[in-house]
Amino acid sequence: MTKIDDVARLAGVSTATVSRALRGLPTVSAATRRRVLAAAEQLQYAVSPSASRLAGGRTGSVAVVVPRITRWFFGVVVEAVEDFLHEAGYDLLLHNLGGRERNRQRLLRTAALHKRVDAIMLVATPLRAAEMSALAALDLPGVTISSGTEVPGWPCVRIDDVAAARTATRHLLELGHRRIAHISGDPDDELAFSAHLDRRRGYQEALRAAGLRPDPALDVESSFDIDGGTRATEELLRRGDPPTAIFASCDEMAMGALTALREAGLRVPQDVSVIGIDDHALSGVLGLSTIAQPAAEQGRLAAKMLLDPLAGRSPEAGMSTTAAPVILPTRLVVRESTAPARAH
Amino acid sequence: MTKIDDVARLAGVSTATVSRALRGLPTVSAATRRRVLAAAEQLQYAVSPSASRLAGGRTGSVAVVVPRITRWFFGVVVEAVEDFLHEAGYDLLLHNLGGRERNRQRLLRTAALHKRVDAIMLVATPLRAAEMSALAALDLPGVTISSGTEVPGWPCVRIDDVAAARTATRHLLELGHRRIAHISGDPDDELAFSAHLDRRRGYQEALRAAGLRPDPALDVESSFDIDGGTRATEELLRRGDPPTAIFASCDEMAMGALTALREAGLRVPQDVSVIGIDDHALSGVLGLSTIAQPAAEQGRLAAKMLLDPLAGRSPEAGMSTTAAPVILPTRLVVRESTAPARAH
DNA sequence: CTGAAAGCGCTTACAG
DNA sequence: CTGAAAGCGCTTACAG
Repeated sequence: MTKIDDVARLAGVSTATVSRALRGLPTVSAATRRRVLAAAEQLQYAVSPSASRLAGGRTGSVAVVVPRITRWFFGVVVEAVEDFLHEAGYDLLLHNLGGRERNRQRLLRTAALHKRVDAIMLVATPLRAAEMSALAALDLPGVTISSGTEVPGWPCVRIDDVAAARTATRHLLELGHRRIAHISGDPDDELAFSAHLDRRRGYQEALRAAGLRPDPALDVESSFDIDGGTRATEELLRRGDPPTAIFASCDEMAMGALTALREAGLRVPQDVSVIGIDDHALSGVLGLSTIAQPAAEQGRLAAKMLLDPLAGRSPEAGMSTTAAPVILPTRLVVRESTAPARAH
Repeated sequence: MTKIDDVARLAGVSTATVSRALRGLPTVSAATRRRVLAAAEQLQYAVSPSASRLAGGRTGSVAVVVPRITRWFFGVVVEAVEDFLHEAGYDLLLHNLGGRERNRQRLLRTAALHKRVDAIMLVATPLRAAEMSALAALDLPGVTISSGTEVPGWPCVRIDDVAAARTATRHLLELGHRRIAHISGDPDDELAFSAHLDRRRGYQEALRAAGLRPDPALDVESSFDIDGGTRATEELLRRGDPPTAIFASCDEMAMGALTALREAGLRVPQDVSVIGIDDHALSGVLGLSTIAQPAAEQGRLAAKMLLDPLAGRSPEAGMSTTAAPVILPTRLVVRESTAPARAH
């Protein structure tokens, strides 16, 4: 392996100068820089990351923590973040909690992050007090995506979950529905993030605004995925007097609902309307009405907000670290799964 | 930050002994080890990865390269691999090619992997000659998942794509179908992996075994995703005299086919049967018949085959590096998207 | 089983 | 704009 001394010798300069030239520092004359680059090129030199990290203190890596990479939102976010990070020359260390408590513990109670990364991105990962202080002890910059997962001093990118849920529910109300159920993820779940709670709030607000009283019998919690949607809907149907519409906290739950309704012999949307939140890649295929949220854009923006300060760039106006969360817009997408309520 | 000298001083031993004790090397007396661990615990000591890497030469990291983390198969594989790697104390550097040529180049033509990882996992990423030699120059152990992406000297985990396609096609034949179309990914696509070709071969073999001649008009290529399935099916329908059944190279393409058929006013399975390969998480929701492949198991097994040698463990019997690929089983899952062909 | 010392390959003040 | 030297915090022969 060729190292920096080899390049220095060939270029006829010191290793300090090689280091500076290769990193593009301004304190190197054009001629010297040219010679160094030529020598490095000729020797196929590549800096040793370990040595550079030890000496320089920067790792050039970012940890990205997601609950489940297999779920639509997290996959899309990670894809956007990965692209942005690599474009900027950073490595991405992936941490997928996978719904396992031990994974959370491993992440924050062991040295999984200690001196391994320059910054942390937490996606929909709410922290307990002990975890929060472990994180604070790391003393790293970071950013969060999704509501209810804020970390003091870190910027946050998200949508307005309350508004999204309100819009979804209002869509059903405008179609004439009155018995509107809500299915969502279990807040006791280790992976719970309070987007659930916000979405429930939006649902209830919309009902009240229409003069309806939220009915606990029409509000079922399960896991925040396809199976959870199926189970929640089955439970809903077991309770008798089924709703004429279901607002699911996310598209994956809505998809589970579609399955359960079909199994129960109920037609969508003739018997029951269904709407979710996300605009999952398969929502179009399923004809699922939904509230679209910009997943890739949230990832890209969060990555930018994370790296700009590291690069010495000051955050853009409106993106200040201490400011309120950056809220990205959502929009109603009406497909075939929602239709007017039938007259009684 | 507390460092190894602090621990050494507190424990009353040399830094060499601290290093040995903390890494669990056998050449440390029980009593000494106990004292060192207690000191480390008391000081909240965590080793500096950069220093350890520079001095020891091991990075404790593995690069995992996938075409698109947002596609079902790759998400599931990465989840399984991530779990295995972290369990074993390794970090996972994610590289998502995202269908971009520049990302491929960045990965292998720059020093993106140079001295950053101890091993590489390539998932469905076929290499060009230049890329292959860049990879060889890295001189790292590795493993591949999926056929057609073999790297000399690296073990490979995959399914038998030819057999899977044969089973899918035979299922349609047994239902009485004769005009069976095939839709698949474009092999000129930068992300192409020859699983496509194997699957086409299995399709053609099954047709021939049934006395049928593969009809080029019934074989359409597009991109290996939902949209590609839609476009390929639209093209199929434009060609007139539509097939009575479609075998899609993967479930995501099959889902695209479902969309295109619905738009065209064709019912599934009454007018057209559809089958894919994967058993995607949403195939059940869509009632899609498919050939299930064990994605998580392929990831887990490949990770194990990668790490066992690094840990000094000899690969298990039948998992030798130079041996033939490890082939995992697939199985036919019949749902509602396939039905007997109607009599003419 | 343990320690003193060299060395891993860079970057960073400091001095000029 | 450039260089000599120290130092980043470990691990690894080597010797005992």
